[in-house]
Amino acid sequence: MPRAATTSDAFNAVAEPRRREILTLLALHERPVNEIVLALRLEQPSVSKHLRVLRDVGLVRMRRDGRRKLYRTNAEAIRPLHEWTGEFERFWRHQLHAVKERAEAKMAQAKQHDEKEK
Amino acid sequence: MPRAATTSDAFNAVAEPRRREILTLLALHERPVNEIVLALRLEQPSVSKHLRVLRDVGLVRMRRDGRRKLYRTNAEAIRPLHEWTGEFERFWRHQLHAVKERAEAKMAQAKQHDEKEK
DNA sequence: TTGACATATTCCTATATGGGAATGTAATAT
DNA sequence: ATATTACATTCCCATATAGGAATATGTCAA
Repeated sequence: MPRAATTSDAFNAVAEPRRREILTLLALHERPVNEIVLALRLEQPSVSKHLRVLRDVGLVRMRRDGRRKLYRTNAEAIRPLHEWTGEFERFWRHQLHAVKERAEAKMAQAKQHDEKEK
Repeated sequence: MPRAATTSDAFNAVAEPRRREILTLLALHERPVNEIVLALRLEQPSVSKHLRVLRDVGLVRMRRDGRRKLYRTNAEAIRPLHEWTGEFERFWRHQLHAVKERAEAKMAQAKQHDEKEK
């Protein structure tokens, strides 16, 4: 089985760095394709293709404006990723805590050692 | 250019659903490969290969225990993903807010309409 | 040493890219 | 109607899988 399609879900879609840049760029304002091309210095077909993927998984929305098409990030679609990664937050907090405690224990030990030296 | 390697970064590594399952499974306790195989009903070589990818991007740590190898999730490596997705949180909040306001405006309008009917 | 157990790696194959080049399509201007 | 502007799609190619099968490696037990 080959790798899953980039359009299979948001996780696969955002695995591509350029697509993440596009999402960031379109988070504040909607923008025409041309602006994305200029801002990120990519080829126009490349941008269109990335937008296609992002649209297929609902990460961006589009509306026509004359001959242009305005795209904007649909932040709501990023939420599941934030929630999934958030489930690990307590673990990295514990890990940091543990690291901190080991560091403090080491400090205390070093201090005791120093006192003996005197 | 082909798609980036799954080992290029955490984003690419977690794009695979099975790898996400493995990370979840190993978040609480460290476990030998065999347990992962049983718990997720995957082939052993498949699990080893996924673990290899996860290890290459630092998403899991391993230590030997006799003839077994115990793996555990390194939550800290998931944090960048949580932070990147978190930058969109204020946007989806705004979006929800907007949806709510539109709904309320509609309710108010319906109410006015009702009053007229009287 | 030999055997059993636990993992890892290699080989093979079908599939899905992402970029570049060329072309197609839709909407507006003249 | 025709040219122009703004995007989208198609074709081609090199590369990276993920799964299955077979095999290799590493560790402990007798």
